[in-house]
Amino acid sequence: MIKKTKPKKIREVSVDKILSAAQDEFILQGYKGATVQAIADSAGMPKANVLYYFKNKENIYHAVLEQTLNMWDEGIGDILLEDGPKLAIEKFVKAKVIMSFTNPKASKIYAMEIIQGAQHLQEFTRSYLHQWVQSKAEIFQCWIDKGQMQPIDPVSLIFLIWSSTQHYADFDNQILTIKNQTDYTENDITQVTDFLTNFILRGCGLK
Amino acid sequence: MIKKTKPKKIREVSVDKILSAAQDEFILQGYKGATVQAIADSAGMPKANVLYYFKNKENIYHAVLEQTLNMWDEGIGDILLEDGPKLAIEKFVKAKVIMSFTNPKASKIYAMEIIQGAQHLQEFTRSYLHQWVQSKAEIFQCWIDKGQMQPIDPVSLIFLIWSSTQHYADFDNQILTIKNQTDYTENDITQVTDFLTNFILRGCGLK
DNA sequence: GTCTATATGCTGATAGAC
DNA sequence: GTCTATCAGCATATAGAC
Repeated sequence: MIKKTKPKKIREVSVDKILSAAQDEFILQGYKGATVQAIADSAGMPKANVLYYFKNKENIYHAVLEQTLNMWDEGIGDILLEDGPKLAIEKFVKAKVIMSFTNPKASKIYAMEIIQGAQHLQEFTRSYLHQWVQSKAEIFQCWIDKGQMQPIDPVSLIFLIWSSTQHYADFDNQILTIKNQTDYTENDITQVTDFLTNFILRGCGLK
Repeated sequence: MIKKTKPKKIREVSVDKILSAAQDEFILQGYKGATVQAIADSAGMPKANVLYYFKNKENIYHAVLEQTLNMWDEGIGDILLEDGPKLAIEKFVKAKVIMSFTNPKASKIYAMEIIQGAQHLQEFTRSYLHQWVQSKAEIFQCWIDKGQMQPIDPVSLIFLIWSSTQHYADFDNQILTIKNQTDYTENDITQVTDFLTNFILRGCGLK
C-alpha cells in the first residue's frame, strides 16, 4: 500500500513543479519563446523528465491553460438573484479583486491567450462564457425592470467589472512602477476593493 | 530632383508595409513566435529585403513599439484643469474609446509588452508614464478639494478609465464572441462611449 | 535595391542506458 | 522513473550575384 502511493506522490509533485515553472515561462516569453529547457531548469529537473511527464510542449501549455480556467471558474464568485443588486455587486467585485491580487499569473495567461486570438480555447469562450454572461445579464435586467438599479446595459457592466479588476493583475508591473512600489501590500487590496465597490455601486445608482 | 525623391518613397512604403505586417505577426505569435519569414510573406516581399531595411528582428519590434507609443501619445486626449471635471472626463473617455476601437492593435502590442514585464520599454513606464499620471492626478485632486467632484482616489480613477476603455481593444475577440458578432459596428462605439461616460460620471458623483 | 543560397545556432523530441 | 546523447528541423542572419 505504501509502495503503491509513493510513486503517485512523485508524479504529482513533479507535475506541479513543471506547471508552476511553465506558467512563469509562458508569461514571460510567450508560447513559442518559452523553451522546454527553461521550464525544466526552473522546475529543477532535466529536460527529458519534463517530456516524460507531458510528452510535448503543447501538452504542457494545455495543462497550464486548464489549471487557469479551473481557477477562474472557482474564483469568479456567483451573482445571485436573491442577493439583490447591491450585495451581489459587492460580492462579485470583491471576489474578482481578490483573485486578481492573489493569482495574477492566471489572469495574465488568460489575457495573453485572448489577446492573441484565443487560438487554444475556442470552445470555452464560444459556449461556456457566452452562456455565463447571458445568464448573469438576465439577473441584472430583472433588477432593472423592478427599479432596483439604474437602467444600464448589463453586459457592458460585466465587461467594466472584469476589466477594472483584472487590470490590477495583468498590468501589475505598470501599476507598481507608477506607484513607486515593488510589491502590492495588504492595504492595496482593501483600498482597491473599497474604491471599485463604491465607484461601481454609484455608477449603478445604488449609492 | 525627381530621381532623388523616388528612392525615399520606396523605402517609406516598404518600411510601412513591414511594420504593419510585423504588428500583426507579433500580436498573433508573440515576439519569439513571429518569424521574419512570416513578416516578409505578409508584407509581400522576400525575407532578405525585410532584413535589408531593419537589420534584425529586434529592430523591427522596437520600431513597432515606437510607432505604438507615438499613437498612444497622440490619441490619449488631455485632461485640462480649465475644462472642469465633467467635460474633462467626457473628453478623456471618448478619446480612449475611439482609440481602442480604431486602433486595437496598438493597444494589444502595448498590453502584451506590459503583461510580459515591459522588458522592452522600461524607461517609458518608469519616467514618462509616472509623471503623466501624477500630473493628471493633481488636477483631479484640485477639483476634489474645490468640492467639484466626489472625493475618490484620482490614480485609481485613471486606472479604471484606462482598463475599462482598453478592454474593448485588447479583448475584442472575447467581446465579439460573447455578443455573437464578427466585427464592431459604428453603433458599438457610440453605445460604449455613452455607457462608459455616464457610468464613470455617476461614479465620480457628477450626474 | 532585390533576391538566392547558405552558414550557424538553437529547439523539440526521441532512443536507450541505468 | 531518471538522465545522457543525439538527431532532425527550423530560424536568424549574412554573403554575394544581379
